[in-house]
Amino acid sequence: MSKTSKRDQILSSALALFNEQGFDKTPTSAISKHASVATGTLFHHFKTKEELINALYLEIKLEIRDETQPDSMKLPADRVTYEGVQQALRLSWQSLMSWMLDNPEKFRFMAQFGESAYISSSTRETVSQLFQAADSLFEAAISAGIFRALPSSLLTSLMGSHMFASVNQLLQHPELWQQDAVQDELFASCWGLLAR
Amino acid sequence: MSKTSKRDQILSSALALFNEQGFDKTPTSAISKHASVATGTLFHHFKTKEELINALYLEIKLEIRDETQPDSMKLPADRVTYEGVQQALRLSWQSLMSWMLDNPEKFRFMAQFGESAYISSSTRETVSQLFQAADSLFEAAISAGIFRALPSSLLTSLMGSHMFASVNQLLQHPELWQQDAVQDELFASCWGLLAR
DNA sequence: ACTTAAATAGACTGATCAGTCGGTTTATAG
DNA sequence: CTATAAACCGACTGATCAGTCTATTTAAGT
Repeated sequence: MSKTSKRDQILSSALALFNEQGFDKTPTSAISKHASVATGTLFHHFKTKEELINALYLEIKLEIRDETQPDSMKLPADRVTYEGVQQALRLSWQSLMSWMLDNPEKFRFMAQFGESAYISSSTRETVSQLFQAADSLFEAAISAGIFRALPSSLLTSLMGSHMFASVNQLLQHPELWQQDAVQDELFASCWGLLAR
Repeated sequence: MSKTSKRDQILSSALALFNEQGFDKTPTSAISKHASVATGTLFHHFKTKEELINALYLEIKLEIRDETQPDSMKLPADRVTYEGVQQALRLSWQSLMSWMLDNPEKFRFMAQFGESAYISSSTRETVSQLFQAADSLFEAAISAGIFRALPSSLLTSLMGSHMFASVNQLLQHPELWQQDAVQDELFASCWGLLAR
């Protein structure tokens, strides 16, 4: 009686193997073997290999949502001030950064496959609805003249890239994140990219 | 007598097809067909499919170097001032941004495969030597207290991601780049991420 | 206890594809 | 003109792999 279901074993093996060797270099046979499961079982739970990677992607996104509470970025109109936005953003930034640093395998998976063609557009749509609060905050901050006069989708993407690149570097030098000064300077860099 | 050599036809077909379908979904047979060349010819010029993608990667990096003159970022010590660095960086930024926007296919290829495992570490080494001037400028600007007190490799990577994300968005809204105000604001965003 | 459906197993297949091989053409040079 | 090598050709092969199929076990409901 394994505590984890076969389905979960498969997902977790896929996460490990996709990270090590990439999607195309990982045969389904290797996944089922690593998960101590038969080929047929894998295809019973996931109709195709692509469905498997989409399920994994969605599962991780849901976990991120649950553990980082993106809805905490919702600000009442009277708190849309320089300091108010900065504070809200700093908290979300911190919790997302921490999650990524604490879950390097999942982070790397998202980095590797987040933009890949294997993720279907329907999966993408589902996911984007989970993180709408950030968009609203950005729109408000731009209107209020707090953020630079650029399209909100552009600013969102700039912040995302900034965090992504930061984590990538920090994973190679984990001691840096322990220094408060580094965290402050890194967030200041992120903020400097957004704010006027 | 084709003006372009078969080798070049192959590289250019590979660029197009890798962009459209990705490396693994592009059979060598498709490349040779698209290039109007026999299988044997492809493998005469490139021992393996991986060697082909590495050659393409290197070729594009060389083209970037030749057209954007990264050595123009070398600054004499007495020009390492806030304005001096800002000006040098702005010029390099502008020429790299323009090149990427003018060469979307090559840009997307570099984006898709720049970090991929298909590019060998020896190829990476060769390439990194071509763009050392930027590193030196960053080191100097950090020492001078112009840039934030963070590792230069981190700042370099943050700037790279910023440009990458910017181009990605601009390719979807090409009219934006025509506005001087947008260019100014975008560079200001990039500068704001680096400078104290 | 009996029935039905879901989960699991793993041998097998049909396609696909990177790379080979033996042969032909074209360029180079002596 | 001849010799030699490089470029080119495309049919073929050996492996690999996603997904199927049939059979067996487990779980759930009545």
